[in-house]
Amino acid sequence: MHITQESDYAIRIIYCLAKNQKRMDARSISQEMSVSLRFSLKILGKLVASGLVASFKGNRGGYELARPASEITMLDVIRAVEGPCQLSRCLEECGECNRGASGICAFQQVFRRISEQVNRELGAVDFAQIVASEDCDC
Amino acid sequence: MHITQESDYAIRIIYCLAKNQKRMDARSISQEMSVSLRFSLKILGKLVASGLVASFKGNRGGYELARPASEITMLDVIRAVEGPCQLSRCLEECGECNRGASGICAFQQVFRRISEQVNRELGAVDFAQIVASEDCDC
DNA sequence: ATTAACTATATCATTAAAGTATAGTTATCG
DNA sequence: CGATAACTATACTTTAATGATATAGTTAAT
Repeated sequence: MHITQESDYAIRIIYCLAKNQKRMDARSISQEMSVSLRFSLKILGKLVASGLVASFKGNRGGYELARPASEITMLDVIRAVEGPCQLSRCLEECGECNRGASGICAFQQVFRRISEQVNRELGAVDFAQIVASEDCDC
Repeated sequence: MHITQESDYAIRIIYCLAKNQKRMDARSISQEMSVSLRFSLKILGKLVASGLVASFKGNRGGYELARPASEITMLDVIRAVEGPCQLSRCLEECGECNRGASGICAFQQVFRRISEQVNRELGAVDFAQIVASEDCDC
């Protein structure tokens, strides 16, 4: 039931870009987030591939958010790194489940409903919110 | 973001006991759930240790739910097998997080809130419900 | 042309999950 | 009371996922 370390780092990277609001190179990001440069690069690659982050090559290159922080959610980031966010692997495999006499698994609907709720929750938190909640030190 | 295979099996085991409403031995359970006997025994051990299932030794022994199915939730089972159900490992380690200049992690509160919601969801589904929802074939 | 950056892919190490095996204990029943 | 059908405890092995690193190559600004 955990998110992976990679997702955790990815969240911190997006947060970093959202907060600084400028193009940053991988080295600066990794230093600010206390994650090794190499591993940051790997994760940044996934974030670029999924369209959350834009990359710029060459001298003075680096990374920026591909869209406003208010339009990037926790869910977007976790999905970019881990793939679909579902409680049971059951749900990934086209809903086909070989268990159960009737051929239909009693838990699919339960798992699906809860997965949807989790997705809703994660989708409701965007990075503009998170940055803002930091600013007021309440 | 998945539950483990073990949790998945554990859920099926509890369901099996809830549905049949009688003492069952490990062999019958494992056959009915299509899980190897050995692995079932391992999981049953955890369920007994956590107090969800009662075991009876000796000839005519077996397993029963330790309390009514209506008082055993999805959350109970997952926790018995996987331990606390939290989005980030962050939350497990006494809330101490070595990242961030201020020493306080911006994401703790977000992770905590969402974890609590997930727990509420999982805690709201009990096995009497699940068995009942099977009976009506809607 | 040089250099500071990103890209892609491959490999390695570690940890967690999944599954198996063995030896031992307990309680019922004939 | 002894045989047997169960559970118990622990330890081991295998496999898969995660985490991390390395190398060689491409791009674009100056």
